[in-house]
Amino acid sequence: MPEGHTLRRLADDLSAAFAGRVVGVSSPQGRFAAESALLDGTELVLAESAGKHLFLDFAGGHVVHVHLGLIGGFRLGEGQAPAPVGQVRLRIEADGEGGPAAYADLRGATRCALVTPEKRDAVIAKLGPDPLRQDADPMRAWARIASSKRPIGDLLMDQEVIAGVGNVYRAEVLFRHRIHPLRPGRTLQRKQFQAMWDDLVVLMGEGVRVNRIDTVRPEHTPEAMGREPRRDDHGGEVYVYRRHEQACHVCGATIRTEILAGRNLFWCPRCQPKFRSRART
DNA sequence: ATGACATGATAAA
DNA sequence: TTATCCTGTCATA
Repeated sequence: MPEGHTLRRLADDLSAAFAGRVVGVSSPQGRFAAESALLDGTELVLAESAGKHLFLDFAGGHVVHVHLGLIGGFRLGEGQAPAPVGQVRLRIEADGEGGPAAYADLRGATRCALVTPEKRDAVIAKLGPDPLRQDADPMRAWARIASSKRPIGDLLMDQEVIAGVGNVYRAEVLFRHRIHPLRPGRTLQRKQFQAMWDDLVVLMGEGVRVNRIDTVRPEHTPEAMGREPRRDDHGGEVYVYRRHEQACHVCGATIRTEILAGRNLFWCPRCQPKFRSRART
C-alpha cells in the first residue's frame, strides 16, 4: 500500500510511538536476525521518510533502511505484542516504560537493511523533489520533464524525477489536470507542471492526514453524485485508477487501461485528450 | 490447492 | 522488454 504518503505517515506514527525510547528489536522470521540483535535494547531516535523510503535512526549511528516495494507493510499496534503472524521480518516493541506499550511488524519489504548515515544520505540525494517536503524544489523536476521525450506518465513514476508518486497518484493527478499520460514531457507547459506539482503537494498531504488516497473533488464525491462509494481495499475515492471499462465520473466515457513501463496505466480518453482539442475561450 | 494480482524497483536479456 | 523478489488476498477449481 505504499506511495509517498504511506511512508510519511508511517514515519510520523513510528516516531510518535517509539522515538526517544529504548525498544526491543527482533526478527521473528529470521531474515533480519543478526541486525536485530545489534539494535535490540537500544534507543530508536527517530523515524523519517524520503519519497518511498523509510529510515529508522537508532542510537549509535545505526540506520535501518526500509523500502516496502509493491506488497510490503509495516503495521503498528497498541499494547503488548502478540505472537507474530505470518512472515514478520522486523518487529519493534516498547513496553509500558516511558510511554504506552506498542509494537510494529514489518512484512514483505523489498529492502530492510542496516546502513550507515552516509548511505542514507546517498539514497536521499538520488531522489527527485518530494511533494511532501516543505523544502522541495519542483524546478529540479521541471528541468527533467521539460527536456525529456519520455511520456509524462513514465516520468511521474521515476523516483529520480519526483519522489513519492506511485501508480495511483500518477493516474489521478494526470486526470485532474486533463493531461494524456503518453504526452512527451517536453510538450507540457511549465504552467501545467506547476499546477500538477501544487496539486500533488495538497493531495499527498491530505493522503498523509487521512492515510489513504482520495482524489475526487467535492462535486464528484459519491454523496454529491448519488453513487455507491468505492468499496475495495484502497478505500479512497478516485477518478480513473483501476476503473477501466467503467464510466468516467465526469464525462461518462469508458476509462481505458494500458501497460506503460510494466505498470497498469489508467486514463479517460475524453477528459485527457492526447492533443488539445480546442482553445479555451 | 492453485493462480492472478497488487499503491515497487532492479537486474538480466 | 522480461524475470525476479517480497507477502497476502481474493477468485477460481
